[in-house]
Amino acid sequence: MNQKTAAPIMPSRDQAIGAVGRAQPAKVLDTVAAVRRYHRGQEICGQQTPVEHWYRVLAGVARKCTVRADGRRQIVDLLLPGDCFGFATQSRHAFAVEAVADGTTVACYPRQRAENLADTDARVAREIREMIFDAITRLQRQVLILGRPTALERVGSFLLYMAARSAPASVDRIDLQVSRYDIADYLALSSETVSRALTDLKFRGAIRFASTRQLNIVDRSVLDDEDETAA
Amino acid sequence: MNQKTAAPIMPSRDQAIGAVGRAQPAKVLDTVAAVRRYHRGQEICGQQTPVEHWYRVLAGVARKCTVRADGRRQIVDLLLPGDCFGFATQSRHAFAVEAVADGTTVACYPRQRAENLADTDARVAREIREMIFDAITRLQRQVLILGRPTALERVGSFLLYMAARSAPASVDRIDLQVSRYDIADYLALSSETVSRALTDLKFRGAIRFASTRQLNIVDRSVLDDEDETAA
DNA sequence: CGTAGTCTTGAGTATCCTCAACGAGGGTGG
DNA sequence: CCACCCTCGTTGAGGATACTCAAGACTACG
Repeated sequence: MNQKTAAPIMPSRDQAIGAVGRAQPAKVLDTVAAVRRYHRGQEICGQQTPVEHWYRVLAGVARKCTVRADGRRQIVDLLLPGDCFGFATQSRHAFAVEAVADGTTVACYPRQRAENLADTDARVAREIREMIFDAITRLQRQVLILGRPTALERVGSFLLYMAARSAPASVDRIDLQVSRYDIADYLALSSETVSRALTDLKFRGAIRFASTRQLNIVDRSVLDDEDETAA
Repeated sequence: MNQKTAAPIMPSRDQAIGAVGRAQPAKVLDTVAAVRRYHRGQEICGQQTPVEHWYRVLAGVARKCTVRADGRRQIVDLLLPGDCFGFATQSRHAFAVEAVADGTTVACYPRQRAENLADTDARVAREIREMIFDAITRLQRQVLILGRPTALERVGSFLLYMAARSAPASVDRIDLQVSRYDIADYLALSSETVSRALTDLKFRGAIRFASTRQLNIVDRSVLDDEDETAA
């Protein structure tokens, strides 16, 4: 259940990390990284466990989430290649992180060694700051999405967000990779409402489905500003 | 309208910064800080302006917010004494920050100088990391609050959040300092709904009002687990 | 080919938003 | 000192939206 494929990295660059295209690689920091591979649903770091590592997604998708008292799950961050997580002032993780896609690969930086490295190498410290800034940007974006009043707007801005994050080149092609349930828990909606919003957007000509989780954006203006419907 | 009371800080500690009780002071960094004072509603840093400074709230309250195309405002962070803001990878601020309370005081760190200081002094780098970690923690908390399905739960968890943030000692006394409109824009609700939720919580015996914006928590269990109402 | 997980669609109910009116304070100026 | 105005806060009524419960279709995989 919990067998993780741990592979320590040589000081020389590892091709797994070098293979990450869109992410700005944390070059110096990678000398202390270990790469691990997870299968779908596997826990990468558990809630309430000690903060001993910082992480960076190399491939696949992961979700940072928590389960409320009423059994509802809230996803607090959707982690794509290049995204870092595991930062906290507290001694224990406030959230669990789980692999969403099968074969999700994560670089794992021992916190103490990373901090020490940052103390001696200013470049590392800057790299770490950049990583955290990005995490803030993602969270702020999520707050904006959650702040949308209607389900249609939430789903629409989520799609635009995913489009912006997926590939810089073909920005209109989205490979969601996550289930409707995950989207629902990210957007704080029920999965039925997510499904309805997506079919609604399809009939409005905003999106076109290649498969259940792959779609193309046809008309961005519909996704962008749902308030125009009132006009 | 825009006259800011700028006061450069001497290398020796400034009493304004030393006076901050609950915040862990960024000691070394304060040597390059300037303290500014703002009145209610005044803009501390504008949206789309270049990122030239990092900031820390010394006294008062500020809100980080944006205005959507439809005219709605979304508050992305509520900044209390000790909170830092202004971090971004982008060159321009994605959000505006405005003073909520009159006389809100902010320490202002020139970004370039702060970065340079961080490069030469590892303690500064750590201080900065801590500041950003705290910002992440606040944002994650906000996502959790926004993820609550009902208005009653959102307002309830918001009150608990504010209680936890206000004073470590008397955790049951809350001085909101912000208007119902601000709460509404923070929680992505209408101000009417916020008002209704508060009176509802009052009649349920969860809170008691000393004045419009000052209240005491009487029964925490009502605030944190609204799902019990179903039982 | 069956099974489990995922996705969609439907019907009814609860919740929230909008529009509206009114009350309460806090300034300001006469 | 009082009247006035303005912002803020509360409460009500009606309509729109999302949730819950439910059932059925599709997909992947053993």
